[in-house]
Amino acid sequence: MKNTSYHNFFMNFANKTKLDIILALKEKPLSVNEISEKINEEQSKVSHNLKALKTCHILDMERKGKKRIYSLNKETALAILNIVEKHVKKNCPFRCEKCKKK
Amino acid sequence: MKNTSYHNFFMNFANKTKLDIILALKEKPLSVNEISEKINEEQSKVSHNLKALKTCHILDMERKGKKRIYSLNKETALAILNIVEKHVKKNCPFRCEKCKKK
DNA sequence: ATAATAAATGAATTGCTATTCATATGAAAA
DNA sequence: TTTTCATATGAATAGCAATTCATTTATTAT
Repeated sequence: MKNTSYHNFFMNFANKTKLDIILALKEKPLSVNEISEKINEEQSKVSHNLKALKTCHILDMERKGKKRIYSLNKETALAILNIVEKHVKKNCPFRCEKCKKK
Repeated sequence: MKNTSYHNFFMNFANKTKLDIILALKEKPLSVNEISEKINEEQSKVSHNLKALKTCHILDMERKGKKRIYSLNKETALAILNIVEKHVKKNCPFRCEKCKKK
């Protein structure tokens, strides 16, 4: 897969920082600094991760003065998250250790 | 995310070998060697990847003689794949280079 | 024009995931 | 009960992705 859109697409959900960003934007669009504060991560780290998310169209961006406001592509993101939640509820009722480890 | 079920869950779709396995099992259940031949990957590599997929309940396994038959959890896997296809069609109509690279 | 604020970028490095290779286990056939 | 077939497993390494840190770019206010 390496070098395909599938790989990049799923990496956006597999990485903690990226998923934190996605969850942070569920409620409403935010600027980079607002995201940074909300998820408690350094600005440049957030920016790098935003870029990947935006490249895959998981996020949209809109300039507003010197700020850049990022918003979630809910159609895709919420659909994906819903499936996982459903999957976990059905298949991992006890949150087994195996799942948590490796 | 590291150390959570979300991380592991999505890594199963982000990795080429694992996704190849998933796609190989869309049609029908297969033994390890059958998968190995179908996707043209070494047996131990396949086994390692099967383990991760099974741990996350993306696959089920059933013993049959000395063989082990793996089958796809279609409810989850197909749902996920459908969303991605839809997403790509809608957002990446030209399969832009950005998406393919990094 | 300059300073201040907001965010992006590049390069180096860290850290983790995936693969590889050798070996072990387990079931069935001879 | 030994061999063979099918698969799993462990440990070392290879190969990436993510983070960090310093710097740059862009916008607005003074």
